[in-house]
Amino acid sequence: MNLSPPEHSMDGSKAEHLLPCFRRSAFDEPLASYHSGSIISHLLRKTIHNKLTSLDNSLLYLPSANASGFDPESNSADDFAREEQSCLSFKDEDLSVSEHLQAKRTRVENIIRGMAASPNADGEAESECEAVRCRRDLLKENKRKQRLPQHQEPKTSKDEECHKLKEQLQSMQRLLHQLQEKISHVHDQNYSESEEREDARSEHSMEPGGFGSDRAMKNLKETLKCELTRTMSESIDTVFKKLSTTLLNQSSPCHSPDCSETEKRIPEDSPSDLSDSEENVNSRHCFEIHGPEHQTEALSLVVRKPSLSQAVKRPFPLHQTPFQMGYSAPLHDSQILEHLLKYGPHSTFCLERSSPDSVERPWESLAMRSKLSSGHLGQHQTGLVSVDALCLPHIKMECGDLQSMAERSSFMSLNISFERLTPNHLKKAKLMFFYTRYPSSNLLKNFFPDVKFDRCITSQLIKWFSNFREFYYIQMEKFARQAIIDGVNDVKDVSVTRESELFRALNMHYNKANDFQVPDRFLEVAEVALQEFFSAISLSKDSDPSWKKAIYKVICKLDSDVPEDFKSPSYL
DNA sequence: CTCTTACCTG
DNA sequence: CAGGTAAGAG
Repeated sequence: MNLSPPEHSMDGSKAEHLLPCFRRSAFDEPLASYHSGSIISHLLRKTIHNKLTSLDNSLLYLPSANASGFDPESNSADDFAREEQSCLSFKDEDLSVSEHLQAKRTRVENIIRGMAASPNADGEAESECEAVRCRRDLLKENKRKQRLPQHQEPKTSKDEECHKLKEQLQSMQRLLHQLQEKISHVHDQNYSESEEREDARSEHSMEPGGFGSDRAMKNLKETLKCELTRTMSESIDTVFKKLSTTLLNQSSPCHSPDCSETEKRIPEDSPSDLSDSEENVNSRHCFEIHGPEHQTEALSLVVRKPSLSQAVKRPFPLHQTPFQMGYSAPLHDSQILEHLLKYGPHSTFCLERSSPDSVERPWESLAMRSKLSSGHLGQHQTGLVSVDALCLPHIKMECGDLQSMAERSSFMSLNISFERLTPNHLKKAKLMFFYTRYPSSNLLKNFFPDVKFDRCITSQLIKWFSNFREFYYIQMEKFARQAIIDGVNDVKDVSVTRESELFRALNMHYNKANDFQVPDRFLEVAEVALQEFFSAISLSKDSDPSWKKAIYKVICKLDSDVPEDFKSPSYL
């Protein structure tokens, strides 16, 4: 591919020539009116807060692998972290129980102090946050201006803007580092705390009053909750601000012949100079575009459902501007988010990191990508990760951080699921099928309280059950015919037990892990269904094209209530 | 006419 | 399992 080597400097003039066609039409309009990620961060804020609140006791679970994945060396001098570390680094082995407790209490108090007085010690969390807020206001102001004749915006202002945004992001990253440090420590606290309680229990001597450390712990948790929530949402806000600013700053037309071949990259940051810091150079690999198709698919992000397949099947020539076809009306945040959630993080023109250079990437120290994204997270599908689905190359780096945040959120059992249906939902639906073959949409709503039901989600769920039934009846017919072939004459000889092959087939389909005790009722209904098929086929009713409908009518009356347990969002 | 659903396909 | 389609209900 014709990718510019990452070494190229990203000075302003150059940046302006990068991928003009991409820059234009694709995102300008929709994102110009996009409110800086407000919806995502809002949702996040809400969701995270809820989750945190409901997970009071397990919130701070953070396996030590996580903590060890954090490399303070790779980060620019994080005094706070170091200070904390030195303060907390002594080992417990030699301490007697009471010494141990005392020491721990001290540590907890230390942390609380550190957080309350916040970062004057280390530097700047507080003032940074203030700065972020200021920036936010300033940005709003600038965005208003830029929405008008954009090209008239003085370049220096843009540069400054970008530079400051850059700084903000770095600040947020530092904050996250710090936060993570704190959480890691708290986890250690909790961990040894529980160990200790185990010991204490065996010795039949719970610590009286606990030195008020329980209270301290609680306070700490609260503080951490707030901090985490705030930090994450601020980071996200920042990223989105940056995104929209960047897009606004890029307004050159798409008709340049350049866009077809040579320069298929877009500037990582806004088109301005951000000084050739190492980070700038290193992060460039994130912004490669592989071809026109990607852009076409990008459309799917913001145009409603039908456009996805359309766009994929009928890529537009680059010099045309297909992207605008859906933009007659301003898009709502919710539409975009909905699309993200629906099609998931990798549904669009996501660019793979194809960096050949093995230069370290500072922002990844936070992400702890290798550990988190491979092992522990596995199948986790957090809606938050869908931020990645934006797949706007120039925010890829930030996406990495967002993603890592999301990952760690799942890691911490926050399990942010947003509104889309996850594999767990599917699994749950399958188990529910053992009770109900024809669930009403109301029933579904009741039993999937963690799902935000809109038309798409509802029909998807209904579609699932429709598919379940399809498989179910296919099996019924198959085994009924088999019984007839096997010479069974009487309907009464047709039965379904847990040993039946029919049951095994069904169980394999709906309960693959076989970790669910299928209710007897399901067997009874299955038997009725099988007998219905048997009779109908025996009587040659199957010559009627709609012969199955009578059977469906019988079966749909045999639904039973789904146990209340299924209503729990965390079922499974 | 819109919305739902059964059926078919990949 | 999801997408597409066509028939049917309201």
